[in-house]
Amino acid sequence: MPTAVQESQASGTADATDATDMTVPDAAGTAEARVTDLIRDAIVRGEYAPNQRLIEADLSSTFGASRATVRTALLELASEGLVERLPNRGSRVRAISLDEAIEILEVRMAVEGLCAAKAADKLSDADAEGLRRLRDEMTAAVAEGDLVEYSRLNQYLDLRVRELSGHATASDVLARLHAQSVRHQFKLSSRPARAKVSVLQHAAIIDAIVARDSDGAALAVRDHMLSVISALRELA
Amino acid sequence: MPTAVQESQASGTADATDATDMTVPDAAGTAEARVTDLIRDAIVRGEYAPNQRLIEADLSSTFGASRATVRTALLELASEGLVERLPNRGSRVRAISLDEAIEILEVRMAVEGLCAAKAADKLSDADAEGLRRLRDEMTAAVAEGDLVEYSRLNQYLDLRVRELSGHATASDVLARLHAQSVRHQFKLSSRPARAKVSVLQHAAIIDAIVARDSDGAALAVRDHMLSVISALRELA
DNA sequence: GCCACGAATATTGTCAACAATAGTGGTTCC
DNA sequence: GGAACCACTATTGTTGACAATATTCGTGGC
Repeated sequence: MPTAVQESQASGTADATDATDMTVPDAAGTAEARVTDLIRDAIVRGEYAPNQRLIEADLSSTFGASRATVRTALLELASEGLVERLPNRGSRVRAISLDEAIEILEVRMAVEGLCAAKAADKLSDADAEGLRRLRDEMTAAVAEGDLVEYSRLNQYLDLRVRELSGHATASDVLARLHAQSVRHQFKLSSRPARAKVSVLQHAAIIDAIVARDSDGAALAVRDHMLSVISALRELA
Repeated sequence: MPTAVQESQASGTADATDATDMTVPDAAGTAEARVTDLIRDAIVRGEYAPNQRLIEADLSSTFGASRATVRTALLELASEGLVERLPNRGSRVRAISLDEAIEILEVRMAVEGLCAAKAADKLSDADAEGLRRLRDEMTAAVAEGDLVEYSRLNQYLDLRVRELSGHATASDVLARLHAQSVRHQFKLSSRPARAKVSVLQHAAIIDAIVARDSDGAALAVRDHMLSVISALRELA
C-alpha cells in the first residue's frame, strides 16, 4: 500500500538540489556524529531522564569514544537545546517545563503560520494532490482509531509544510524547536478525544493551503496551535 | 535625566572598541568563552570576510589558545549560524545571501510580531511610559538627522520589546537570527530616506503596544518588516 | 597537450594526559 | 552541638601529540 508519505519521501530524495538536508538518520561518517546521534536518541527516548547529569567520562566509556568526542557531541546537543551546560559544572539533560513547552508552541505557531502561508503561495498541482491524499489518510487513521499512525502522519504534515514552504531558515528554527518539545508532544498524541478535534484542524490547514489561501492557512495553523496549547495546559 | 537607552549605550560602547583589542590577555570566564567572543566580534566587524576559511591552527596561534579551545569556539559559532562547518573540510565564515537575509527577516517578522503582542498584553504603566519616551527620542533623532543614534535606538527597541514580552524562547530565536543578519541590517541603517519612513512605523508599533492592542502591535510589526524587506530587495 | 595516478602537504578528527575548579566530608575550635 | 576550615575527590577545562582525511601539485603515460 503506497501511502502519501512514502511517495513524497521519494520526491524529497529526488529533489537533491534542495539545501534543507536535515534528515540524516545514519551517515555516521565521523565518530562525533555517531555519538551525537546516540546520545540524542537516548535523551529523546527518555533513557536519560530530565535533569540527569551527563558525565563526560561516563558517556565516553559507554559509547567507546574519547572524552573529547563526547564533549563535542554535548556541545552540539546543547546548541540544539536538548542539553544544558553549566560552566565548570558539567552537562545535564535539559528539563523543559510546561511553561517552556507552551512558549515553544507559541513560537512554532508564528513560524509554522509563515511556512503554511508560503507553502500556499508556491504550491504545485502535484503537491496539492499529495496534500489532499495526506488529509484523507489522516482522517482515515483517526476514524480507525490508529493513533500511532495518526501521530506519524501528524509529524509528517509538519515536515511536509516546511518543505513546501521552501523556507530554509524557518525550517531550521522549527526543527530545533520541534526536537526540544518531542516529549511534551508525545503526551498529547495518545489521547483519542484530542485526535478527533485535532484532525479537523489539520484538515482545515491542508484545505487552506490547497486552496492557495495563504492568510487562511496561517490562521488555520494559529487556531490549531492555540488548541494544542490549551490542551497542554489542561493536562497540567 | 537618564535616557531610556542608558544601558544600551553602555553596551554599545563596549561593542565599539577598536580593532587593536585583540591581544587582550584575559577578559572573563573560561578561555573558550573569551575566544568565542573574539572570533565572533571579528566576524561581525567584517575582519573575517564571508566565505573566508577559518583554520583552527591559525586562529589558535592568533588568539593564543589551544586548538581544542578554538575548535569548541567554532562549534559554538556554528550553532549561532555565523560559521559554517563542513565535515573533514574545516570551517568558514558563513556568507548570508540576500535571499537568506530576507528569509531571516520573514521569520523575525513572525516572531517579533508574537513578542510585540505579548508585550502589549503584559505591559506595566511604568514600561509604557518608558516606551513613549523611547518613541519621542527616536523621532527626535531622525528629525535631527542623527542616523547613528537612530540606529542604536532601533536596535534597543527590538531588544526592549523582547524583554517586555517575557518570552525566553522567542528572545532566544530572535537573538540568534539578529546576529546573523547584522551586516545586511547595517546596509539599510545609513539611508536617510529610509529612516523617515521607518520611524513612523516604529512609532506605530510603540503606540499599539502602549495601547495594549496586541493584534495591532503584531500587525504594525508585520508592516514594518515587510517595508524593510522590500527596501532590502530594492537595494539589490 | 591532456588525463590519470600518486606522493607530498595541509588541515581536521581523535586520543590520553595534565591542570584547574566545584563539590564532599571530616576535623577542630568555639 | 554547631560552624569554619582544610584536605580529598570527582569532574570539567586545556594542552600537545598522533591518526585520518582532503587537497594540491608534480610526474608519467597516452
